[in-house]
Amino acid sequence: MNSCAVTVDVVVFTILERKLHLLLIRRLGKPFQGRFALPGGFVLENESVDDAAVRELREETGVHDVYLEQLYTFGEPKRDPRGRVITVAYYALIPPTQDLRSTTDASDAAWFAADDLPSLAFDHARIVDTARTRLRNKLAYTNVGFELLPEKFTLTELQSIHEAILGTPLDKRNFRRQIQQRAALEPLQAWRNTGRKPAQLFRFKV
Amino acid sequence: MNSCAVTVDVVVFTILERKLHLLLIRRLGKPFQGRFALPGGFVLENESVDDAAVRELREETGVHDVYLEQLYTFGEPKRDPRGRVITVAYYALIPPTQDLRSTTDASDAAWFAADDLPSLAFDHARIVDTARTRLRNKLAYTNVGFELLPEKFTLTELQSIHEAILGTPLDKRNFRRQIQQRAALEPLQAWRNTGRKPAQLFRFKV
DNA sequence: TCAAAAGTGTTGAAGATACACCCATGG
DNA sequence: CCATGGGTGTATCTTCAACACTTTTGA
Repeated sequence: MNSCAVTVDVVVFTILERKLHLLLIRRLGKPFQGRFALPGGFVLENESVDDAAVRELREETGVHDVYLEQLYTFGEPKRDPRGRVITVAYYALIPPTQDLRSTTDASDAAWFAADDLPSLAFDHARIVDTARTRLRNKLAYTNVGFELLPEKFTLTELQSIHEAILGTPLDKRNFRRQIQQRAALEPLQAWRNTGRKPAQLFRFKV
Repeated sequence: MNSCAVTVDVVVFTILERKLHLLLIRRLGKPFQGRFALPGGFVLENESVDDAAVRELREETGVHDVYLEQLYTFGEPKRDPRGRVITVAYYALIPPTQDLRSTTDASDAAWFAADDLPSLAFDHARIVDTARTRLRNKLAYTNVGFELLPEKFTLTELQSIHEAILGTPLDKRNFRRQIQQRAALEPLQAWRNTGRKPAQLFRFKV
């Protein structure tokens, strides 16, 4: 029976300073030693591929309990110089609150602005491109943007997430009308005051 | 280095008698001996996963040079009773002209109406569901329907493909207006006469 | 009182939907 | 001449896009 190594790699998105960021780790071992790469690792014998993605994410970065979706499987024979490795790529969306953690097999887990990435190991640049495209498309017909926000948020924060992902400015009034039509937002009797006029907080209704 | 068997499976769609059909093969060996399954097989050492899908499709069914797109990767540990097998699923769209072929490791390749499938081996029923959903969604924003037609076709044929995939009847005038807006159809000076009033043939403009 | 972000409606254009009759052909 | 599928236009509704001013607060 023919056999290959199978890995998972996860593109972890968040929003920092109103810009789309993603999580990279610096490789300690060869190949691509010292280069940045997506968190990921080998699928174990008795776990599903989905479970492997959850586990690797937690082990390498400390991120857990987040939105995680399978992206695409990359299976070019030469994509890993060590030999035949097929990777199942995922992407995750996390609110800007979770703490990162470094472990022995992956140090320097850090956020990078999606528009200003360093050179990546393996074919990870291509995986990131695929993930960004998927995220952009998904935003148009789902409420996936909420996964990038804390439980309570202002409409301006929500809008700036959409703008960060789409890369274009949106009209404030049109955005508010549309998002409230499709997303069932619950206005809270709470306001965030960040210096200027306080902004009302909302919650995503279940 | 950890290691799993990796297969590809392909959901091959076509339209027969104005209904969505897909291609199944009867399994000769164990497990699920005698049951129907999707065409597929193991990924070889020196081919990409995409190439494996193309090769298996050709080997098992004779189908070649068709629209083929990666669908999803299924990696539950127990999905194959023989052991750990991860499968990368694809779907293909073929015009109703290609001849089928049977080989030694897969006999009885045959078309089944998508709404009237036999019980399938492994988790292939789930893969088929995933493929049908993807195809339905994709129809809304791409011209993927053309892949199911021969080079020259009538607008009624094109409409009936959309109806077969979506499962709902469409308005003839609205359909024609919309499809000609987004698809760049070239009307040909040729008509198909199937008994009644001849219908004009069209071609998908490159 | 000024700077900064919050909040709020209307209008026009484009796209989607609903709907019915005449035409050309083969039998 | 009749049965069958081919072919065509309009009116309405819904959705999307463009656009500017007032309000509240902290400094």
